[in-house]
Amino acid sequence: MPAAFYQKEVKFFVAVDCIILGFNNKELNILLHKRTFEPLKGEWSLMGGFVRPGESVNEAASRVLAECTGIDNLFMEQVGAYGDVTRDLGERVVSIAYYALVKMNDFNTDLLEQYDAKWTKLSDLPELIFDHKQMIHDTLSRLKRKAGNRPLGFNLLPDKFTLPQLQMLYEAIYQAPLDKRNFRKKLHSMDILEKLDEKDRKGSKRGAFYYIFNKEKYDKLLEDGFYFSF
Amino acid sequence: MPAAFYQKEVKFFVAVDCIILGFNNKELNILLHKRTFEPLKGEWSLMGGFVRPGESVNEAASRVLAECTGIDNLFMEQVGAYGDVTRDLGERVVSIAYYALVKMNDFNTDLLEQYDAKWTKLSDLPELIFDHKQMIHDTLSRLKRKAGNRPLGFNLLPDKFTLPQLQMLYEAIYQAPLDKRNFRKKLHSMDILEKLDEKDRKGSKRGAFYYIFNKEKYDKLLEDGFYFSF
DNA sequence: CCAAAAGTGTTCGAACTACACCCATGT
DNA sequence: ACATGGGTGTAGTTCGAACACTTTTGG
Repeated sequence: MPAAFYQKEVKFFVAVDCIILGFNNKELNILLHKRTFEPLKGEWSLMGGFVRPGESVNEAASRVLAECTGIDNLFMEQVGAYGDVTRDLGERVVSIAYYALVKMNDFNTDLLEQYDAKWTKLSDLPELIFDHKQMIHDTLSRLKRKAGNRPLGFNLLPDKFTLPQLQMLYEAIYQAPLDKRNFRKKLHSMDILEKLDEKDRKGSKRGAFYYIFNKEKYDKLLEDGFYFSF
Repeated sequence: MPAAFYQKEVKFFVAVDCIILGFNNKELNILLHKRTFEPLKGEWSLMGGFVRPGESVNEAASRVLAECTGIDNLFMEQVGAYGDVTRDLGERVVSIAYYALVKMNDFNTDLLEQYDAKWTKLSDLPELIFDHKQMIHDTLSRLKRKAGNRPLGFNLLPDKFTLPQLQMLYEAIYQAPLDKRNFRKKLHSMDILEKLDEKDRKGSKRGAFYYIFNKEKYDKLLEDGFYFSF
């Protein structure tokens, strides 16, 4: 039992909300679910939960992510704290938003049902409770910026991916078309991908070669002052 | 009195910590003070305070900033939430860090004494309590990035400043020397400064012309798709 | 044989880097 | 007259933007 140093101060509920992003079919998707308790039970909401006494705020976010994706150690980053007095219609809650990037393929569909959760295209967002839309907006700004400086994108693709896929991903993130030749030129010059012999024939008759992201190479380049940039 | 929706959840203390930055004599400075209560009373600490029931987290940060600088509406931005279980040695406290940029000149020195506060060169930081050094580190990363995309720097200079001053500021932020001619070429091409007739003769015999930042011009350029960049 | 997507180089202009000398003035 | 910091332009290079045709193959 810790000493009661701050006796005269007031305490608040602290929650985490998770912006879980995936990529499929040329579009970014987000995992939403129907809220399971009052107020606004049944409304669309981000995945979230209250921080518990024994866990850090980061750990709370990891826990919520693991619970509703079935995957540990997802790529995850804090977006920020949301602390308006009346942001939660129930009681006062300060919420810390986190975003996570997941590979939509290796996804446990049982869990989706269990949580009444659904992947939704970002272009097709329903009304969301509280300030959840703001959180998503802030996340997308952040993602746009960071995806240009760090190889985050690979967290959204299967381990084996094709260059057309990768390009579509960046186009989805930036909400802008990219030039195919320039895109590939830049990638090749970075030399962080490994080409496989295998082809993906789902997308076209000709088929596109699979690539994998070579993290060792990337880390080595970083040490030499290389800077990833898109 | 709001309904008790979240009765079974646990509450936490929520605090704000402010990284108050100024610029003087070629260096970034930070406002630190000696903590006024236990635990670690008398140790060096960021300016901070607990969030109160009637105010948002942002408002708490504004309040703390106004209290210890005597200035309202400072430039201020959230850095992030710090939520490790044992980050505060007293009790469990989740803290939201904010940084603020102030003009060190128009500064109320009485308030400094009142709060036992002192401007400290960033190159000369003492030991700080809890995770405050981490907060400062995160702030400086953020400042490096944002100062290159937004005209934040002007918040750290007097309204009238000279180009050598401005360059020294950027050199302090980036911790790297800049080329004088390239720096000025870029500035002139952006066309967001206004040259005054007056000179500052403190820095040299010849004197350097004063400039002011023209916010109207800057805003107009933004509308036309202009992008500030250093 | 044709539709549909994959793959491949070059040219042009803009932006960044490096770099050295003269100017104004207080002492 | 000299020391000190303020002010100015050019040339070379790199980087990003624009752009069109050939290849493969399933139907």
